Amino acid sequence: MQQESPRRSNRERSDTTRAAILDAARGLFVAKGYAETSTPDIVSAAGLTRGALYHHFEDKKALFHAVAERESRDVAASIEQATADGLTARDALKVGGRAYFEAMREPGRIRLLLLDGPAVLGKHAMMAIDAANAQRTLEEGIAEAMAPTVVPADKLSAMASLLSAAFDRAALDIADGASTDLYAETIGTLIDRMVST
Amino acid sequence: MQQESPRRSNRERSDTTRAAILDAARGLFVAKGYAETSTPDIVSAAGLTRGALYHHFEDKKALFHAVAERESRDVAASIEQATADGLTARDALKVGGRAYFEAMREPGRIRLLLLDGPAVLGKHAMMAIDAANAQRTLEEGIAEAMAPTVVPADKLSAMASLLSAAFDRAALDIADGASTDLYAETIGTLIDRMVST
DNA sequence: GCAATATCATACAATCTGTATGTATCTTTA
DNA sequence: TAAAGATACATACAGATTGTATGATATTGC
Repeated sequence: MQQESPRRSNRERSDTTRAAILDAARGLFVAKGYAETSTPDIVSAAGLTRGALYHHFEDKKALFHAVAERESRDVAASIEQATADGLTARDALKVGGRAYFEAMREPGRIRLLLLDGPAVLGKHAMMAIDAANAQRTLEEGIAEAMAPTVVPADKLSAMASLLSAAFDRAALDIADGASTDLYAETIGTLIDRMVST
Repeated sequence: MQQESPRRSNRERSDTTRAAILDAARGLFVAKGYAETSTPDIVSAAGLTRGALYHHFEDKKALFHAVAERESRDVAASIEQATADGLTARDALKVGGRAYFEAMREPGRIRLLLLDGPAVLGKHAMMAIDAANAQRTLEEGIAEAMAPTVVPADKLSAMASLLSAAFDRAALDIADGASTDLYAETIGTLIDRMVST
C-alpha cells in the first residue's frame, strides 16, 4: 500500500488544487450557467472546501474569469494550429473562421465565451481575454487581403469587429443546429466581397 | 387638500404598481446589472414591498423579462417609424440600421438587450423577445434587395442572422465611443456587396 | 530546527430569494 | 346592498449563498 504522498511542494499542491477547482467550475458553469452555480457545489465537485477556493481566487467572478481565460486560450490555440501554413490572407481568414467554428463546437464554449462571459465580466474584460489579439489578427488579415489598397485604421477596426461578430453569431447558430458548411460558405462570400476593391 | 384617492379600481392599481416596479427595476438593472440588483433595492426604489413584486411577477427573472420585452418593443417602434416611407429594400436596410443605432444609444439598452439579456434569459428567449420579427424583417429586406435572384431559405436566414449580428456589434462599438457614421458607412458597404448578385 | 509563510478547513455575519401568511381593498352576486 | 370571494399588497419566515475571519496543518527559508 502506497503512502498518499509523504511530501509535495507548495507549488505542486497549488497547481493540482487550482486545476481541480477550475475543472469542477468549468463543468458546472457549462451545465448550469454562472448564476445558478454555487461555490459549495464547485468545491464539492472538486473534493475540496470553500477555503481552498477563496485562497486561490479572489471571488467567484475571478474564478469565472480564470475559466474563461483558459477556454479562450484553448480556442486560440486551435485556430493558430489550423492557420499555421502558408495561405493567402483571404484563405487564412476563411480557414481560421472554419477552425473557430470547429473549436466552438466543444460543448460549453458558447455559453462560457459568448453568453455568460460578456454579462459576468463585461464586454471590455471579454475583449481583453479574447486572445488579446483576435481583433488584431483579423485586422491584419483584412488589411493584407485588401492590399495594395490601404484602409484607414478606424475603418479597418470596424470591419474586423463586424467580421468577428459574424463569426460569433455563426458559432451560436451552428450550436443551435445550423449547418456549418452553410455558414462557412456564407461568411466566405462575405469576406470575398468585403475585401474586394 | 385633496383626498389621496378614495377609490381606485384594481386594474388601475395593478397598472400603476406594475409600471412603478418596471421603471425602478429598469433603472437598477441598467445602473448595476441584473446580478447586482436585489429585489429589496427594486421595491425600495419603487416605494413598495417585495410582496407587490412577487404578486405581479413570477420571480426576479420574469421581471427582467418584462423589462427587456418593453425595451425591445420601444426599439422596434423607433425603427418602424424611421423606415415607414417608401424606400428601396436596400435603402430600407440601411436606414433601418441607422435607426437601430440611434435607438440603441438610449442609455441602458445595450446592457439590457445585448449583454445581460442573453445571459439571463438565454439566446432563445431573447430571439423571441426581439420584436419576434426582426429576423424576419431582415430576411424579407435582403430577399427583396436581391430580387430577382432567388436565395434558398436557409441561406437567407444565415445572411440575415449575420447581418443582425453586425448591427448588434456596431451598436456595442458605438456605445464604446466608435463613430456612428463610420459604422453606418461600413455596414452600408457590407449590405451593398452582400446583396449584389 | 524554528520562525515565517502558504495551503486549506471551519465558523460566522450579512444578504438575498422565494414562499407562506396576514390584512386591506375591490368586485361579484344573492 | 351586504355578504362572500377575489385581488392587491405587506410582513414574516426558511433556506441558501457569498465573502471574511479564524484556526489548523504542511512547507519553506534561515
